[in-house]
Amino acid sequence: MALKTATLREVAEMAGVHPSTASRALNPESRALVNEKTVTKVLEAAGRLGYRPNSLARGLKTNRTYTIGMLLPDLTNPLFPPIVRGVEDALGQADYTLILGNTDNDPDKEGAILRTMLSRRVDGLVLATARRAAPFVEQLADAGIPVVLVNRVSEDVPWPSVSGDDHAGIGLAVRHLVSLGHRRIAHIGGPQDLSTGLARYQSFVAWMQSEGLEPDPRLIVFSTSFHEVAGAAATVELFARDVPFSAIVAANDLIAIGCYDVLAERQLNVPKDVSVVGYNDMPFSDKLCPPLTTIHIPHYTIGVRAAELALDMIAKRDVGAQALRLAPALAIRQSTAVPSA
Amino acid sequence: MALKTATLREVAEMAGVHPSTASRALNPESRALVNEKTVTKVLEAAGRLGYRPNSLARGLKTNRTYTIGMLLPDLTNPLFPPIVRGVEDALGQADYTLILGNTDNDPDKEGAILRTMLSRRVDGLVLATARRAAPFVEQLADAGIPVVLVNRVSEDVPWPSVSGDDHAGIGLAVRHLVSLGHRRIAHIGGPQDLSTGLARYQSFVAWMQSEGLEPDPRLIVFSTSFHEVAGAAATVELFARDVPFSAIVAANDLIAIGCYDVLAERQLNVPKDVSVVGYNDMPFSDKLCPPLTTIHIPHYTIGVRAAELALDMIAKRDVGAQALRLAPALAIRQSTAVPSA
DNA sequence: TTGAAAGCGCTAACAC
DNA sequence: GTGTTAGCGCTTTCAA
Repeated sequence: MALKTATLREVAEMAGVHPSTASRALNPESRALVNEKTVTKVLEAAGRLGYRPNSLARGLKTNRTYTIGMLLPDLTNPLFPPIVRGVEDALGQADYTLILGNTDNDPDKEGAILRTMLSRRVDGLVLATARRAAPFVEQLADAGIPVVLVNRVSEDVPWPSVSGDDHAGIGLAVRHLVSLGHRRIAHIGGPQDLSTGLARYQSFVAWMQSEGLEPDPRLIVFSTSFHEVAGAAATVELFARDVPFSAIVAANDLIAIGCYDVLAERQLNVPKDVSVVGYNDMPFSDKLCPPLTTIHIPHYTIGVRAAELALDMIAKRDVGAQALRLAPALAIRQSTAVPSA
Repeated sequence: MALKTATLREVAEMAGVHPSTASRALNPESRALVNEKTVTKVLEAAGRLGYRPNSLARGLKTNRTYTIGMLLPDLTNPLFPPIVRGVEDALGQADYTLILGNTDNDPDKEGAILRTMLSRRVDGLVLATARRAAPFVEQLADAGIPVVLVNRVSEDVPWPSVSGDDHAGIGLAVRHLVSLGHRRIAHIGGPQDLSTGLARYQSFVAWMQSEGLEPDPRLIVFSTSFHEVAGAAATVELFARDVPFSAIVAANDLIAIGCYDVLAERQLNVPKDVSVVGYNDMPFSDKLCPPLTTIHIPHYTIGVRAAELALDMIAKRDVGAQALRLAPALAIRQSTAVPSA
């Protein structure tokens, strides 16, 4: 029952050296400065006492915590686990630890979480929260703390970002449908105050035009959130407009599932009556009924890159405000086909 | 560019009081000891300086970090996000922060993560990692740190645990199939060195017997992991045994998906030819083809309870080694039906 | 190659 | 009600 964990001083005492010598012996970087035999003695003493360095004390002294914080809307959204794992894995390599905060897109929570993270003196921050207007942003810039944006392109902030290339991705979706012969293509957009929602909508319009199809505003509906129920509601609204269409580009897979639900209710077959394209290729989208044609985004890699950028910034390697956009890929499955009419 | 964040001493200086007074004023518990006007002055100074208490310094002094660590196999497994959110939400209420570690069921990683967590002086630990033999367990007991087990029942350790009631859950599955008229029921078990795998297998045998059906060992196959591919491999093995069956109880939903895949390959219809029951009711299991009949487990609540227990232990409220088993529920969907033969 | 001394930012007796 | 003092456990000059 070693209720109290051994301290550096105790290790030093046991090894018969001064605490500062023990410190040097224990630390790989300074180990070279100390006599080999002394190192052995210290290491042995540490082992016998089950010594675990107190990282609080170290952090207090060195002003580095080897911790980075990550804000995201909701871990439960299947989009995020792979990103988080990417971040964690890359961070773990460098002996960094991650702390997570779920904001639910709530500015108050966002502020509160950020406060505790700053209190904990995180060495850097990964912001995967998608709200476009973030009031605390200035504070962060003031704090001079490295920040990397995920799934959101920096607007007027000086930070780098990592995301999928939404413009290219929507292009894949639109051109896939066009090549199948679709002309009247609807878009169920995401919330326009989220940067992904806005970007995908704008890209949809741009790609339709570049394909020579004037996008019909009546075939564009915005979902109030990136979830199934909101997606279903938006689909209902789309039908209420009573304008014919043969395909839907959904702003994400969850919204696409909402489409599925409404389509099924109306006895409409996917893809015979209506083709549906999702976005993200979230886990199990290939197991849906029918398997969803969607845009694959390399989420894990996004996480890895974000962590690497954060680490670079912490190490004072200049990374600038680059916007890293990783290439999406079209995953053709069974929710798209040539139009029937 | 306030690169350096304000310190307590600076706040005190600005407010014209001693640091310890400022400390008392800033801390809700000790605030009462301080003159109201002084409190105002201090709070104002803190506000103007953008003061953020350094939690490292505080932790070093108070020996509490308001951090708890959680070990899990893989965040990417859809089982875990709801549990983690439950833990985080409950912890957040109490101003605690969570740090996460993915072990991939690798003992080395497990050890490494645990080491950093102890170095960080977490106030408590939630172990959602399922390996039955955990060598470091003694160390933890030695460290005298509160530990709560999730999805794993304490064998010979003195810690409380929270999990779904596997025995009851498998009972739900078996009795559902029996009530539909199935007699020859197969089981694709999970790895037997994971406590959930073992418990579900044992429960399967017990329930079959209590239903008056002698379980046929040839209809019991063990998957090498809780994932789709391993589940598919086990299903192939099951068919290789060439013993007829009309239903499968899978040890989890992912394995059930593996069954789906193999069944589809063999042109077998679910549920017409074979009924399948999953376990966990993971997200989107209701969107599978066909929607999966499965056992619902209250994952989020499991997380919440685990966090509450950890908090109780930290607060020295005695919780003993209770095994909290939350009630599962049968989610009947379209993968089960009366046997055809 | 090792020791001495100082201090990171905070809290908690204790004294006034 | 407020100030004084000491110290949590560590790293890091500086000196020997």
